[in-house]
Amino acid sequence: MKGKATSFDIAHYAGVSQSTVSRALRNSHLVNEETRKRVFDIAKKLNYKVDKNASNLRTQQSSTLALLLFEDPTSDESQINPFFLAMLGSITRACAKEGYDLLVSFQSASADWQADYEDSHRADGIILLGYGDYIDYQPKFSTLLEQNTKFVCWGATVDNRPDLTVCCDNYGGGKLAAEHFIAHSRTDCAFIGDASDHSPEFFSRFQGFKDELLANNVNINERKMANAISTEESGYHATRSLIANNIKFNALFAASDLIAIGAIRALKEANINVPKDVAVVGFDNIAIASYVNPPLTTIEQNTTVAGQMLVENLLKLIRGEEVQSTLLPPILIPRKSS
Amino acid sequence: MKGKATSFDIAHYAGVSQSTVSRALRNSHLVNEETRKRVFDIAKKLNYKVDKNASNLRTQQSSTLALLLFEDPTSDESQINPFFLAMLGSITRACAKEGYDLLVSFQSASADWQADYEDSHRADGIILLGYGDYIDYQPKFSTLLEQNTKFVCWGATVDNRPDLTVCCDNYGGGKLAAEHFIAHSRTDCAFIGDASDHSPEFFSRFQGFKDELLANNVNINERKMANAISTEESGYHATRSLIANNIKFNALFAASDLIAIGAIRALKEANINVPKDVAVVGFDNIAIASYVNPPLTTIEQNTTVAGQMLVENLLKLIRGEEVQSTLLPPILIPRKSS
DNA sequence: CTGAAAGCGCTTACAG
DNA sequence: CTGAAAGCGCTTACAG
Repeated sequence: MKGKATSFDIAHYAGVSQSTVSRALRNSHLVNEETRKRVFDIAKKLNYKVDKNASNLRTQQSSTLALLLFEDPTSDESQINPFFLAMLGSITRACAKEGYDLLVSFQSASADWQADYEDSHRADGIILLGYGDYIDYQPKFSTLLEQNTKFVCWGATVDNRPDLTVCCDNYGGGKLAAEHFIAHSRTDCAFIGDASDHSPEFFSRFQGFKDELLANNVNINERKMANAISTEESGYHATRSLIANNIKFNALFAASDLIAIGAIRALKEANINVPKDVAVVGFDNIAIASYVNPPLTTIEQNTTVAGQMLVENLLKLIRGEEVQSTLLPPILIPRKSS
Repeated sequence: MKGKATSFDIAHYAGVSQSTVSRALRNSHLVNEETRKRVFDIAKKLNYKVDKNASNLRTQQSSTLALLLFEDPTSDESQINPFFLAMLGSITRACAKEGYDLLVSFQSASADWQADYEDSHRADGIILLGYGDYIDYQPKFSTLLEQNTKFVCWGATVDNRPDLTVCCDNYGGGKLAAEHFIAHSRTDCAFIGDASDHSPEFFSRFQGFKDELLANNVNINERKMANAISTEESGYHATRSLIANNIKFNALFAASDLIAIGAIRALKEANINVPKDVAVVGFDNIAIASYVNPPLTTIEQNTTVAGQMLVENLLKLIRGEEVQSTLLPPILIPRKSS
């Protein structure tokens, strides 16, 4: 036999029609048990596999999900944020468990997201994961919605569609950080990260942090806040600028672990001891966090559960089922940096 | 218009035949420039995208590569080796650059690798990446070869087919580690990692290490070697067992960074100072390496180049071009652990 | 340069 | 329970 076996080859050897082969292979109950067995045996012998291009074309679906990882254009090309890499791992597993393939694509935030995937029948739905400026994404979400594309999104809220978002309870996570500082009597707090609507996740973390401090009669001074995107470099420079401006604080909440790690580097350089002089808390619990010096106290986002929820919710959307907005509970992981 | 636009829709609006639309969209030179333009304009207006299932079915190819990440069954389900995660990132980028999609799959080492991909016309070729027992893989490589599946493999050599492998010059990397120790007069060396043909990469690293030591009249005592797979846990336990057996050494070469990080934990616990009492060198240069305490000296494998080479070589194989065996040069990254 | 037609390998309504 | 047939949306040899 040349090339791959087709259902016609099996039909030939089994002495039945190709339709029956197709039915048998799909375990249709319309097929005699004995026939089914014969077909399966021959399929196995011929190392037959259904041609997905053909079956997808026929059924107009794909059993494939697409993951679009869009990146902050300012971040270093060669380094992917480890948090998203971990998410990618868990999403891959979750897809496999559900019998779906995963098409992975890295996009610059500016590109035409859905173009290459859903529209070309390559994927039944899209998972969006990114760390750019969320304001840029809103018009794209609108396009996706208009075109009735099935998608779920990590972190970013989509207008009036809370069901399309899976994210960590960032507000609650921020509160955890504040509680932790208060429990350790560190009330002179700094915050590093972009607390604006360009980074709604960071903003929520900050809000929770601030509100919990306020509930304990502690104010956070605006001068003790510095902007940073989620990179080590950015956290380093933001912290340096605070130090250079002679801003004092004894506790620092960073909007992400990468920022926190950069902050610790800047603090060390300025001979400020962590945690003695400044207690540092990050967010994410990336793998690196437990290995830095000192090990980083952080707010964990469970990437395993997050990936599963993204996949589960997307599959529900695809099947037309109802989906709830999904908030994952964060957990404080105390380590030596605080 | 309901549903997606097809080439027939465009043909209708453009007042040409569907064949011409197809030709125009594929930039066939057999199409009048004006016609081509008209077709493109209408395609854009209708938000038309070629149905890949249909075109793949017709052309019997897929413009898709599959990445099979097969895992050591003993490793923790929830944690993917960061080195492979980094590779995944660079492979994804390299595919995008070449206009190929990437289908990602995690496989247990026991599964039927090629089954779901090449056979079902989903991918034109496979990239194999893994960290299990290489002996288990040889029969699978044979199957893949028999079926004339196009594939490339990271690290593992395939019988008589050096062109199918891309890997780091592990032997040379091992030599670098030995040179480094010798330059610092650390000649009482230990090695941690599975130096057997089950892990040919680790074995090569060890061989290079040993040979370079020998070239400097330094022997490595077999008692100063301990087995470990590439996890922090495993490195930790292997090092503990050396310490428990009262084995002395002032330099430790770990077959991977994860092992090295576990080793450092064990050394610290035993109040053995790194690097004062024991200098430690790892392998990989994963992101964590520069953040651990002390920062880890390591042999870098350039994952960006590695991913590119895997993709490039695979595409050459698919196009039937000649491929050379590819050895990537390792680089010593000196840090404070040695 | 263009069009009519075949065919890639399936799934499934229709008829029995 | 089974078969003959249509059709998913393309690409491309063939004929003009």
